[in-house]
Amino acid sequence: MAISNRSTGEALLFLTDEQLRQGIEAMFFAYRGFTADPDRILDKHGYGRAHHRAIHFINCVPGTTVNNLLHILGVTKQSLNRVLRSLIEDGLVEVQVGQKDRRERHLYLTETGQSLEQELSNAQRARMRSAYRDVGADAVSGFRQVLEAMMDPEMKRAYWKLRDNEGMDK
Amino acid sequence: MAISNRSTGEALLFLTDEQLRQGIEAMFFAYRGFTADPDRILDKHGYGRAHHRAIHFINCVPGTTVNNLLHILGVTKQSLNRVLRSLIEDGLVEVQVGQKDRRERHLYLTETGQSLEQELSNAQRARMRSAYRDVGADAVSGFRQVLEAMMDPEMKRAYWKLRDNEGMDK
DNA sequence: TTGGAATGTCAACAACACTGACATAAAATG
DNA sequence: CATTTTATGTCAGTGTTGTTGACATTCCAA
Repeated sequence: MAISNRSTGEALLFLTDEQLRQGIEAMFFAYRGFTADPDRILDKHGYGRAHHRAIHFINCVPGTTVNNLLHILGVTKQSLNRVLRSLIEDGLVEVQVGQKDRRERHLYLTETGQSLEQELSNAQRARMRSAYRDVGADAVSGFRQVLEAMMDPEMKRAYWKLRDNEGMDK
Repeated sequence: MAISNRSTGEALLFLTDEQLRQGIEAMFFAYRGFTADPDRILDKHGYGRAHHRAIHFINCVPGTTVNNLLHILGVTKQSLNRVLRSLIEDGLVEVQVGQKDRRERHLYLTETGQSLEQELSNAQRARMRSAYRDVGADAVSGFRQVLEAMMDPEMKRAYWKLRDNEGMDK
């Protein structure tokens, strides 16, 4: 291939340690912004980020099992269980014992749960929308490409699986 | 408003709720990948993410004060102090009383501290470099733009301040 | 039917964030 | 010089979220 010497000298400047360090710091600060709005809302209701994640993915895949959720969230079942218990007690999540396999618990948001989910995702989407609008479609495309390339292969599969699910619903 | 139908119908397709939701999930999964490698290394040494953040920014701004670090990291002094104490006890961070203002404590990484910082940032940069290389310079530019647009204004200032610091050193 | 695998629950513990109260030291201000 | 403000550190208590370990339930297959 006729890649010139200029490639390493100039075209790949975005791969310098300094550029990478800036990317790392950008991720750190941006993630703080990313979670700031939901955190405030959750705090009002006495919940934390763990509750948000559970609510988000139960809303995204209604009827998902505890085990499925476990793999998506990447925590232990005991950790998830504590969160689920409080959400169930508070009437935000409904449990249905599996019909085919009665070991499984299928999870659904109640109306109250859906209402909180809306409140949370509206806030988070508002910030995301504002950022997207500021930078334009091309930058957004690059953003998504880099994020996907940064995921662990396993997480990438989970991510695509969720995208496919939603695709079918629509 | 004279926004044409095409704007809402086609050109702004990347601003749909579904696109935004995918962006939100991409952030979630990508951040997991982003922290996975350092987390493994930290665990070996008996440290957590809080230690990593402190080490990172002390390395980035050597001689920074406790108060300065507090604002960058966005935690309470009690929380930071716990982390700093263990890093100092273990000989990774050195403290110098300020010459001009002797209330201030200036923080530096020792050789041991720099060594761990290298280990951590090498791992994190490796993943970032791999992702960057996969997608190319244009996508990286978009990635950085979106992240910056997502930050809180205060965090954006901190981010730029750090970039300027580094710019002077080089 | 019995033993193993899958699934979910309860209890206890550790890390790390928070608040609040207080102490010390030094700088700044009157 | 007395007072206030600033920077830092510490102690105690609390909450969220992660972990392990132990155990119950259910399903399936030998």
